[in-house]
Amino acid sequence: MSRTYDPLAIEAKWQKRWEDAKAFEADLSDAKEKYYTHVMFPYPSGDKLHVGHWYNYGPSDTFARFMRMQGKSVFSPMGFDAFGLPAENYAIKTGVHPDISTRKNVETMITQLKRIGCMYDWSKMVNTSTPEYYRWTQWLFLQMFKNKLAYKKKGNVNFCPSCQTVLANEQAQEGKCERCGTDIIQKSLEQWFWNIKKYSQRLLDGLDALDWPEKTKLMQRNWIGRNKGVQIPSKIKDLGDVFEVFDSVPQTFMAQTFTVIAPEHPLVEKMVKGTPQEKEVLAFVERMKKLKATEKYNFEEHVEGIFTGRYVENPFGTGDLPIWVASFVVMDYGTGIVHCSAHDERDFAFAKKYGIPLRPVMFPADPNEAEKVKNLEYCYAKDPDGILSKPDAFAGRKWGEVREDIISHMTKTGLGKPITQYRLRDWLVSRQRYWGAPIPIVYDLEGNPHPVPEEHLPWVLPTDVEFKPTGESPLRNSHEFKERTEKIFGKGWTPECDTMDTFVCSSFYYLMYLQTEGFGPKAESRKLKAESFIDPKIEASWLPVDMYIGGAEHACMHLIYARFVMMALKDWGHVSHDEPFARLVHQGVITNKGAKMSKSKGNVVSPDAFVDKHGSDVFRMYLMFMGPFTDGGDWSDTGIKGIDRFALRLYKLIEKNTVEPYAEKKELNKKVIQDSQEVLSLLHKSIKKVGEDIAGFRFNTAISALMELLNLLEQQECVSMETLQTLTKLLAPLAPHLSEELWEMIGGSGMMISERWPQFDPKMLESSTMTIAIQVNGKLRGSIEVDASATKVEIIEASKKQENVAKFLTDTPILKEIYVPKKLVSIVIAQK
RNA sequence: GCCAUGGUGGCGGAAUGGUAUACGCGCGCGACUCAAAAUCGCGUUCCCGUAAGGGAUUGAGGGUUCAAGUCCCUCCCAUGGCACCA
Repeated sequence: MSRTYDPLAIEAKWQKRWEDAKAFEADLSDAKEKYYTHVMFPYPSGDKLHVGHWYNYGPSDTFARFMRMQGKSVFSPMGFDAFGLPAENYAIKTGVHPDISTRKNVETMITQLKRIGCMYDWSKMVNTSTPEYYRWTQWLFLQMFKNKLAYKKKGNVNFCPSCQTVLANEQAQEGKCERCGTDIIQKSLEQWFWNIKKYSQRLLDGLDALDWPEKTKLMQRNWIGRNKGVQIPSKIKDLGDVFEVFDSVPQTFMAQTFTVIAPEHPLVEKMVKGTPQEKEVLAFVERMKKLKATEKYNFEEHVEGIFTGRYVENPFGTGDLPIWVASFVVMDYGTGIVHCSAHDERDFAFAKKYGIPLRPVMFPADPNEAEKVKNLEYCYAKDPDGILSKPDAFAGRKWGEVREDIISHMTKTGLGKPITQYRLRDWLVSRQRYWGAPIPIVYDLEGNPHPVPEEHLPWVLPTDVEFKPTGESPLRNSHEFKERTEKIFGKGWTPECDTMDTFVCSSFYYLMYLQTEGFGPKAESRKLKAESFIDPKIEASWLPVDMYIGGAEHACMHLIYARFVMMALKDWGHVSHDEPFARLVHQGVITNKGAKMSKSKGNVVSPDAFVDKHGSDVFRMYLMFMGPFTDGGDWSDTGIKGIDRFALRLYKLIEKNTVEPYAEKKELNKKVIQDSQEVLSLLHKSIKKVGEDIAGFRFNTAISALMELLNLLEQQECVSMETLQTLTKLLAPLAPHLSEELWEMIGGSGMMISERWPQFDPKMLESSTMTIAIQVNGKLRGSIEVDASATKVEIIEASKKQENVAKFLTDTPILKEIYVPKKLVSIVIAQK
């Protein structure tokens, strides 16, 4: 039989029919059985889609289609994360305005995405770089400002002195500029922050109820980094200044003999002012600030410090503690000042280097063994006050329990009080970049910030700017922007010239899809839907996103920011849910010869040639068949032939049973064909397995189950119409175009897209006979076929008679007989 | 360094503590063909054996169990995340 399956014609045909029928548009007014599934939206690049896009979107669509066949009202939108560096860099290079290139890229990308055959509801599309969208990005900033979660302070940014530009963290790999390789310096600038730290505990608590990969939840937990300890009040001798010290290992507080302070701590300057060491200490501080920018930390080599000449006044009744400025102290964690003891590796190295006396309080007393302190065999030994006087007071107790005891002891005696610290830092949202949403803030003549009133939103991004980097925010050279500000607010008023991090745009986009008018490429022709941020009824019924799919690299960025924003929006009464994403799945990464695909490496694999040759369905299925969706893998096209054959064989099977010159058989089919017990049994097993596998994102095994079914059906003389229909339905989420075509060939009514997933009959899963494996002393010695109704005794007796088994049983007493229902018999005999 | 995940044929991979290597690729042999491609059939973990069968085998080594790829311990390797957080 000649090849008649023409994927390109079939796919074009069904894509048009789906579009004409508006088959993918969700009715948001009806949230009964709603299912909101979404893949993290892409950046609209001018390049062709690569294999990674297909690997992500194809399987995600298979899942969406499966949920639709489960009878859900599936909402599967798509949009574009269109602000950001690539468009700006492109503009710097070519002079083409990012708005023009972005809109063009969006159009190109939509065309390409449609070719995958995904059931996206394009009528609800968002593009974050359109004013209709970023109006709400700015609105969000104003809410943060109004609710005192947005504030300005000095912060460090990565700056490339050669490119004269601020770099994002991702562009600052290993301290070097991504583009020119120059060493990056830290520049201290006034920056806008959002107070995500305030939500640390809620972000932590919320994780428990989420159906997310444990790995991702753990990463967020570590990132938030909760640490319980004590806060110890301390006083600087002679100056009288009081400060707090955070200690999360108070078990060793009696051993503390010195104090270290971060170089950038404001108290340093005060402590040394007018003292003989002032000049030297301040010089050290300046050197440390620069050092930190480039040196990767290695405390054994780079631990450095200088004595301030000041002391902490006798905090534990064991004497004054000298205060040192030390390179390793983190300003942003705890209070930036730490009491040190022999029982910390780092403190120990520091003390040795500068000859600071140590006073170990653990067994053994040898400070060289001090790092073993966390081992349970060590216990608190000395206690000058007699409060904890028994040397074995903590013997046999867990380290954490000892800590609890010490904390309550310190609280009782007024030495300190319990406190919880978090490692999470506030979110730096300002960027000294052009292609982003302008921060809607203006400054009065004294330089005080004022919010741009909501009626002036969108606070439009000016177009009269020079893209060439000068080291300053590009908006600074826009006359229009300055004039606009003065015209509205008064002479001498100036606009904020920084734009917002693109992670702000994506922190709430899952809500924007629900704005029924959409923010598409032609959104400017639509009426601005500015009445409210979101329709509360729609938000209440459609959120949270039921299934969210995207890369694991966002675990501690986008996926934390979105949760934070959702919680804040809830607190302000704009939404009714705490969490945006109920279930989360990460796709794996496709590499090329072990390396991540990237344009700069020139190793990006284009799917075009494969799609042109085999069609979208085959290419989608091939990517799914490669291995588990969450694993990714190294790219290779060696197996695509197998899927190509699979698709062709499916087509031929249907053809054989339906199309001329087999009309006779078709007639026959309608009336008489009765599938064998074997066929029906496997069919029902397949319904169960394929369904469960797709629901669990195990597309590879779903496909292999279908292949097994096909292998059996091919061996049959004829197959009943009902079975062929079921087979076609099982294929539908995996190969949507082909299944529509097959459905039509079979004479199915309507489109496959409207069909429901078939039901399996549990009774059909059982077969009339079963194969029982027989083991003797754990080794497989044979197997028998028995009737499904056979009893345990019958099966064991039959097993013993099996030829190959029997020969092991002669002359040897049987010690034990085990029967595992429907599976095996295990006979234990005496060893020779 | 710390935390997490993983290591199965020539390759991608499959296996609720119960017949390891499903499914596919590749390879070998055969059919069709003047021939090739495509397609179809058979075989394919390794070793011994014509076969029946036997032995070995899931990174290495131990343990629990009638039974371990799966559970426990030690180690090796790979990947991902964090890394001056007191």
